[in-house]
Order: sequence, then C-alpha cells, then structure tokens
Amino acid sequence: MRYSRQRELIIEIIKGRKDHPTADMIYYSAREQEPNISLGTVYRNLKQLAEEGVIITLETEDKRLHYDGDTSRHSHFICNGCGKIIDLFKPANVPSEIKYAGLTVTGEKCVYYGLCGNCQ
Amino acid sequence: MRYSRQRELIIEIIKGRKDHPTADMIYYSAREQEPNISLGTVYRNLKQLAEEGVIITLETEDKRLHYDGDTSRHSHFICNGCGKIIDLFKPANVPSEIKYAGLTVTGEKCVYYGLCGNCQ
DNA sequence: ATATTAATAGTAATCATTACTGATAACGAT
DNA sequence: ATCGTTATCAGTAATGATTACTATTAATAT
Repeated sequence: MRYSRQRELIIEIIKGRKDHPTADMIYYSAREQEPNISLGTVYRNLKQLAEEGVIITLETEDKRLHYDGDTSRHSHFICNGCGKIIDLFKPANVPSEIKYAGLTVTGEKCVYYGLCGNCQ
Repeated sequence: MRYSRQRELIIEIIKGRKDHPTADMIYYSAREQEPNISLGTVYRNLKQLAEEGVIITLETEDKRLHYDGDTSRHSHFICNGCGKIIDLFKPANVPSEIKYAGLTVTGEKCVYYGLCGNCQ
C-alpha cells in the first residue's frame, strides 16, 4: 500500500470526525483541501481502508454505507428522528448462545434504533 | 391494505423459511407457484410489509437487503465463510449506557460476524 | 352489479457503488 | 539523482439493487 496524498487526507478526515459520514460526505469534505479529488478515489480508498481494517463500515437503513474511523469495539444508536448516529462505548456482551452453537465471533455490529433526547 | 394473492404468497414464503432470503430469492421462490409474479411486485410488497412491521429487514455487508419473517426480538450471526445467517434467540441486553444518555430504544439490530462450525 | 381505487405485470429510471482507462506519481533498484 | 515498475489518480462509463411509472386488472364497499 503505497503512500498517496489523497488517501492520507481521507484517513485524516474520517479519524477526525465523530459523526459517521457517508462516502459523499467525505468527498465534499476532502474537496475543500483537494479540489480535484475524484469521487471514485474516495470510494476506492474507503473500500480499501475498510478491507485493511483501518476504518469500519456501518450498514444502516438509509441504504448508504457509513464509515467510522474508530475501530475500537463499540455499538451505535441511530435516531429515527434526526438520523444522528451516536457511539455507545459500553457495548453489551456477546450472547451466551454463541459458544454453545460452536460459532467463532470475529466482529460484531450492534445498532440500536429509537429517539435521541432532542427528538422525543 | 387490500388482499392480494401475490402478497399472501410472499408472506407465506418468508414466514415459512428460516434462512433470511433476499428479494430475488423470494422472487424465484414465488415464481414456482405464481409464474407471472413480477420482481417489482415482490420488492413493493417486501417494502410495504417491512414498513408495517410484518417482517424485518437485515442490512448486511453483502449490500443486499435480507428479509426475516420472524419479528420476535433476536440477533443474527453471519458466517464469513459460507454466508449463512443464524438466528440467536437469546440476544444480549441493551447497553446500560443508553438510559444514561437519555435515549429511547424502539428496536435493535445486532449482527455478529465470524465462522460457523463447518467453516472453521 | 357497479364504481372506486389498490395492486399488478412489465418496464424504465434512480442512485450508490464499482470498474475501466489513459495519465501521473511513489519508490526500490541502478 | 534518474529510471522503470506499477500503484494510484481523475474522469467517466458500467453495474446492480431497488424504486418509480403506466396501463391494466381485481378487491371490496355501496
């Protein structure tokens, strides 16, 4: 994986924000510093970074992939009102059932839906 | 919501299977009994049924929506080897953090990734 | 039975994402 | 430092899942 200015910028953007941006949100942000960066470059790098485990993907009900620069184990809460995604850094334990079923868990994606303080 | 033979068939198919089929899997299954049913009809009804809460959607890393006829509270395990989706009927508790953050939870989607017994 | 209007089959359009292509740039070897 | 190799880029075309559209059919209340 060779260095590139564009990729470095993309990493910096994702790691620097606590919301969970989609590819095009990252694209628009990147264009502020790198006006000629292409959307394809953003998508290609995001995909690559996610495969490498540098960032994490979050599949939501809005049909677009959200990206998260924080790779530590945590869950998410998504507000049905405003769409905001909130990190939950004290995730629940893995269901006990898993060990009995002979399954090896390597990752988890727990998303809770509901209303945030502002929206209820 | 008026009765229709096609919708009834779609419901019957989803409720009758324990895998978590995608729209086109349901489409091909439906065509065995209703050879002229259209893919659009399948998609339209699945969307409607999910909105009504009759079925549940599952957003996975394979970029297609999976549907689940079981609306009881449960989690899922997805095997990275064979792609099989396994139900976990003893889901973990909601993270304690949520009540302190003033969030109201109305739904959850927990997906665990790893390897099933056959694939490890 | 008739009128109203969801629902359908079939097809076109949308939209996020990925693939392609010729040009550019990173970087190890000379 | 220059050269050669090749990953990466910008720009654009293609893909694939899903949704919207349209004329027709069928469910159901009156």
